[in-house]
Amino acid sequence: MAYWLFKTEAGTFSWQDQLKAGPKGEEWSGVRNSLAEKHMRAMKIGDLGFFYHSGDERRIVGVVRVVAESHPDSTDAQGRWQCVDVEAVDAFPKPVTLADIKATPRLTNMVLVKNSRLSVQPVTPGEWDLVCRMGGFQMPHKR
DNA sequence: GCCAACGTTGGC
DNA sequence: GCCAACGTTGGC
Repeated sequence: MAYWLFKTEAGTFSWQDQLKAGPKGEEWSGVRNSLAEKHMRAMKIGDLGFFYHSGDERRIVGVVRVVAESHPDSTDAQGRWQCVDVEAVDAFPKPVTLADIKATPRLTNMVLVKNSRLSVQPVTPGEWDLVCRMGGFQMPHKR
């Protein structure tokens, strides 16, 4: 199982929009960067990702799960780009801001800090655990 | 195949 | 509003 980070402007596609999509999830469409796309092609069903609001907010607001592996992006008329589908898992009780991350020595190697323009990024297990703890987030139990 | 020019992203 | 970082384009 791998961990990722998905970046979006709240004005374009927000956490609220993701919640509205429900358990069927929503295409993470519109990515037109080959490295970001490569990360999506590597994703497997069940992989988890942070949901990050860029722009004014600049914070991780929740967790999403991959529910469909890469397939053609429906917003690409040429059929050249691929994307995955993700569903909302849960919001962070305490959103973790970019400033929090930059102020945490163990997180300064995150891609979010090193390559701020990449819209879909890998996250290491260590980074994942620490950020979840900072956000007061625990995976909900299945029933 | 190189690289200058240009456009976009996103943090500040 | 600015600008650094990065990707893409196009002339050579």
